[in-house]
Amino acid sequence: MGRRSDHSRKELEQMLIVEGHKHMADVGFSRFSAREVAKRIGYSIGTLYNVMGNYDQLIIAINTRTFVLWTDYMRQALGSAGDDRIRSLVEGYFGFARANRNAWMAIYDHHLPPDIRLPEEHDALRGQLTELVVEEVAKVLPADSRAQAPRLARSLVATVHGHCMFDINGSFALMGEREPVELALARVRESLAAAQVGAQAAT
Amino acid sequence: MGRRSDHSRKELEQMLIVEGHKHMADVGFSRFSAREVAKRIGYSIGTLYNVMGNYDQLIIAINTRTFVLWTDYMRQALGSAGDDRIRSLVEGYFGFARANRNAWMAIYDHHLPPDIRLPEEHDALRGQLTELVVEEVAKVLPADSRAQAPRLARSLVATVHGHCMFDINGSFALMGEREPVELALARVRESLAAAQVGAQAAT
DNA sequence: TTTTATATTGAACATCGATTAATTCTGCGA
DNA sequence: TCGCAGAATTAATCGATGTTCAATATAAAA
Repeated sequence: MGRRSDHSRKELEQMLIVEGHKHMADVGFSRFSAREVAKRIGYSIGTLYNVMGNYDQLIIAINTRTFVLWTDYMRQALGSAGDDRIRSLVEGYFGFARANRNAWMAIYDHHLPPDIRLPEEHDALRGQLTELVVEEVAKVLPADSRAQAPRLARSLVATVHGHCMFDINGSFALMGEREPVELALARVRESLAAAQVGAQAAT
Repeated sequence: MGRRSDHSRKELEQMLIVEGHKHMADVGFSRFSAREVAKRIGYSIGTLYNVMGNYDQLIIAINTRTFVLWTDYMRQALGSAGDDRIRSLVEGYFGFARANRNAWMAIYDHHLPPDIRLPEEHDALRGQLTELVVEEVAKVLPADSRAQAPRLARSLVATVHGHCMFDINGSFALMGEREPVELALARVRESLAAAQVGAQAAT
């Protein structure tokens, strides 16, 4: 077979994704270039398209990698956490986004055509972040209302996400808000407290 | 002076913004084209650049228009609201985003270079949406804690925004969440309730 | 060695944002 | 009425994008 270097197809794909992720972190979604990614690993643009299929699939793979790194980051934050695991989750969410602005924003900058869905494998990998939150929310809820954990957890992720978004895109800074993390954490605490007394009252 | 049609500079700018907004609503941020906007009003691309300056300023103007339409939409929702004005706000937020997906998303898809700020005029126009929420939040808070209204309102906007974002980009649908509006409203209610009893307790 | 299969290339294409020289038009003063 | 300064507009140009695909190069099989 006509390979010039000794990389298997899978290895080549990994190199493209890893280097593509770095390129995304460097220049951001709007200045991202598939040509540049190919150049960075010493291959031509044609090879990139043969391996990745098209632009969307390259971006999807890069963004899924961001999710994986993000999930690892949050797990580590939980691992070295004290009692206040909820705070660790919120700080982990913000911490990763702030430390990886371009890559993090690319997740939400990229929209695939409405008729195309995420490959299931990517869904599963990305979903682990939410699953992690569901687990922690379940721990905090009274035993008899743990069934609500998934729905509440998704809602709290959305809450934190909104705050994180406004932090990253400068909206909060513009409005003079200087502690977005504490703000988000306050909202999360209120909702968790409500879920706790709500369950108590229903007993 | 050498104008071929009878539109003043200001009129031309308005035409570009209005038609640009329609084009954005039609094709979305990623497929948006300044050339196409110029073509749609029967002018050349050069004229567009002479009037608007550059691409970013065109997008900024279009997005500010989206904010203005959004604010009007919310005011109308409040105008025809019953007692539950908080619900009207949340439903208005989602309602506009859902009815104007492309234009709404373009607001958050567009990032201007970090060294360039939004012109003050645009800041003011866009800020009215938040001001509207601040007013309503203040109404619901006890008199002695109204000073916290701006900060709490911004936080609640972020909360709703996160839910709306997950609704629009399909995350909620993917996770099986079918009533994002109710979910967001529940979070807002909990935080408002907490602020109310919090003030009561401090009395 | 010859054949075959496949990995890889990079020029070609249409389109994009951005710039600018050249052209066209218009209102005003002489 | 005429001429012209200057504003308005265009068309051509540039470098770059995603994408395609015939041509090429290479390693394994025959």
